[in-house]
Formats: sequence, structure tokens, C-alpha cells
Amino acid sequence: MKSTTFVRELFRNGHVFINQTIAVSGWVRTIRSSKTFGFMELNDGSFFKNIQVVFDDILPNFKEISKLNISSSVTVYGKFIETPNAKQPFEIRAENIEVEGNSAPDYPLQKKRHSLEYLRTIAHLRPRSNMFSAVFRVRSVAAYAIHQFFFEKGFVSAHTPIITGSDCEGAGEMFRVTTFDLEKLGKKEVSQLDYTTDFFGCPASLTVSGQLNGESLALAFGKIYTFGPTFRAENSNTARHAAEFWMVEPEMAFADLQDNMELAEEMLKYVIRYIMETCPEEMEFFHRFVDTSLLDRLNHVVSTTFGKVTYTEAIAILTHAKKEFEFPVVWGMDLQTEHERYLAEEHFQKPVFVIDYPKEIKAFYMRLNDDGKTVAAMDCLVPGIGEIIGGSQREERTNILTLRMKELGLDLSEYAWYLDLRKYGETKHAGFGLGFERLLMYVTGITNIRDVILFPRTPGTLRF
RNA sequence: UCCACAGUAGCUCAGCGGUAGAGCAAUCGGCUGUUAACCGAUCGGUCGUAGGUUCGAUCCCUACCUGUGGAGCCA
Repeated sequence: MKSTTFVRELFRNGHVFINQTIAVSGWVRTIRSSKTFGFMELNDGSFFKNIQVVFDDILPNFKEISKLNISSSVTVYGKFIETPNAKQPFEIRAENIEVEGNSAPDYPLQKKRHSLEYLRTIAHLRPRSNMFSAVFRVRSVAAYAIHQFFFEKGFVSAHTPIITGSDCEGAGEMFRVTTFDLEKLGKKEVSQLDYTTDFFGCPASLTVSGQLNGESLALAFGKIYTFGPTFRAENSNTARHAAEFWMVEPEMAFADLQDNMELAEEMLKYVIRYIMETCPEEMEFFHRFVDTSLLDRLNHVVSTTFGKVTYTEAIAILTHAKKEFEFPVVWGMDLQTEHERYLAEEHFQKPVFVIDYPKEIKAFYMRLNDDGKTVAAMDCLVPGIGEIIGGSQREERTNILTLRMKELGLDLSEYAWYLDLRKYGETKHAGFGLGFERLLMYVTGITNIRDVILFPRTPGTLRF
């Protein structure tokens, strides 16, 4: 690779380069030319903004340059100068331009706004658009912020398995993993399949959560987190669901529900603040073109204390709300989207934790409260997105846990290892799962999960 | 999976029971430091697919496909 300068450096540290000859490699975002000179804007992927390059007919290949198609790749050598009276802060006066690769004239991204729907059909090229340049850089920075947050707090990063044998983690439909040649199975009933001859010797699936495995690490390291892909085979056709998404799942030993909520709130604020500080250009773009209340809302979120209500209190709020709900509000029901939206968007108008749900509507591993009716669960609801975090304090009392598992008809032998975690030095512990893409939607204002994933996987769609 | 809406040029859209139009893009030319540059010309479509009604369908009807929005399920 040649010794080139990143556009990011020019914008962040431009004074260092003034009046020096530099080289920049990138893709032509726009180009316009007259008889004897022209301008191109170059984007090298290192920064949201473009660098303007001025070229004129002292270049031997001036004709070729002025006819370049959009998205051609070039390396520009020239002097970096300030342009205080122009729209752009500085530019490069080209002394030499090498064409790396021309682009075809039918390049599908034009110099105008495209619909997000159209851009989804060219997901392999959309990272070159302003919108997705911003989205995927923020995604990268958000991931880094999460790792940094947990490392600063002394958490150990854990890699839990993608393939699992546990068929009933209770978090949704699972994708089956097999080496069986399904086409050769013919019309054989699934019940006749002999899984002892399959790759793992038993039914296997893609994970819907790393939590149970994560607990194993937490009860050795104290504080751990996982950050990896997760798979749900639910036939969910909404703007908030994908079949493959990334989840962040911290797990803490010697921690209760209160500690859990504090961690979740601190983490969300940390990540949002980090992104706003690190990606001001991208956030400004989202604020202008995606959601004009974005920055105000995020500034509010990082400076406010999240709401906290019990499920029972939430039911009372909804019952007294001057609003007609499609689904009647009854204690014991699961909160519907309209209820969650009312709580987060109208009643609290900020992120809110709802805790202590009826045990019937929550997973087996959540800790039973003293009332015998509710469990120490927590959902964090945010305006516009809904549930962004779901978590709980875990049931550490073996007798209660096994009772609960039997009630739900789980096979205790499959979970023997999980029960061992209680058998050998039980401790209270808690954790949660953060939907990474939902966080990105919240931070960018983008309302469709397909637009925060490079190549989204949804029911009926597996392109690219 | 259910409900609703939509599918017309590469993109964004208009149109109408009598076989199609704009802006942008593309191509060619012009051009005085432009910045979604500008000006002129040219090119561009079996109107999602398959049936049906009709003298005649892009337009009306039915089914299907695809997309979008909402709901369920959840992160």
C-alpha cells in the first residue's frame, strides 16, 4: 500500500498537512468539470465527509479524469490547502491523479437521496452512501464502546457457543443445525429420524441466547459479558426483528436486580455518550435527515434518571390512563406493544424499567420474589423502539429452581450442569440481554432494523 | 402468521377505459471556482406476474409474487 493520508486525519488534524503534498486514495463521490478544470469529491471510507480535489488541464490525463464515472477509485497526489472563503474548509490541488479503477455508468447510487427500501435492494453497495457510511461507522464505534465499558468495569469478555443442544431455552423458535441430507430423507417423518447418527449425536440448534452458558462463567469470574450473534427462527415480520442479530449479555455474580438495572442504565448512557463524542458528523447527519429530535432526545437520556416501576404499578398506570387500549389491561397479562409505548413515550417520556413481572409470563430461571407470584425480571422500554433490554436476577435456590423447571416440563437431566452451578457455591446473580441492533436504532433514529444490519436476514429473505 | 396500503423509465413519482409523461441519472456537446454545479440535445418503459370483464385494460375484477406500514412473538 502506498503512503497515503486518511481523510479522517485531514479533517481532525488538518493543520499538520497545510501546504504539504499528500496522497489520498478513495472513491469518487461526485465529479463536475469545465473546459479546463474540474472538482471531484473523494471519500476514502475513513470519514463521513469527503475531501474536495481540484484538477485542471496541467494533468496529462485531464480528459480521462473529467469523464470518470461516479464511484471510480483513484489516488490523488497534490497540495493540501485551506479555502477559508469556500463551503468546504480545505481542498487538494491535484498534481497527479492515478485512476485505480473506473466505474460503470450504471452505478446504482446517484447523487440524490434514495429511499431506504431501494438501498436495501443494493445492500452490497449501500455502505458507499452517506446514510450507511454513517450507520456502519456508528455500529462499529458502538461495539467498541460496549467492550470498553465492560472492560473498564472489570468484566471478562466471554465467547459462548453458537451451536447449542438445549432445545428449550424458552426464548423462541430455533434454527436446527444438522448434517443430514434433508433431500435424501424423503418422506420420512421427523419423529423417525435417528439423531444419534447426526453430527452431534443429538438434535442441535443455533443459539437463541448465551445466557445459560454465560452464567457458568459469571460464577467463576464474577463479572462477564458476551457479545455475539443470536438466532431466532420466529416468523416475525416487523421493523424490529431479524432472524440473525447481535446481543450483549452481561452476567454478574453477587448482584441483584437493583445492581442489574444500575448496570444497564450506566451502560446505555456510556455508549450513547461515547457515540455522540466520537461520531459528531454522523450524529448530525441522523439529526438532520432521519429524526430531527434525535440529539435533543439523546442528550435528555444521558442526563436523566431512567424511570422504574413494578409490573403491578405499570398495570395501575395503564388502568388509569386516559387512553383506549385495544387489549384490555388485566394483571397477569403480558404487556402489549401499545402498553409499552404508552409507558415509555407518553407516561415517562424516557427509558423506563418495568420490574417484577408475573412468573407465568417469564422464563424459568428468573428468581421468584417473596410474594410467590412475581419474579425479579426487568425489561427496559425506550420510546420508539420498545423493549431494548430484558433481564433478571437468576433463581439461585436449587429447590425453587427445580420446582419451577418441573412445572414447565423441562428435562432436568439436560440442565444438570446448570443446576451444578447452584450446587457448588451458590450465590445470587443477575444479568440481562441487550439487543444490539435495537440500541443502534435508538441511537441513530433509524426505524427499521434492516437498515442497521449490513446484510439483514429476515423470514423469506436471504440475499447477499 | 393476520390486517392495511403499494408495485408505471436506472431512481423518485405523475397519469388515465382509447396501447404512456416529468424531474433526476445515463450518453453527446457547451461552460467564467464548482460544491445534489449550470445550459442544450439525445437515449430510455411488453405500466409486478397470470387469468378475467370489455370492441379495447397500465387503468376495472380475481389470484399470486414482491415491498412497505401495523399487530402477534421477542432483543
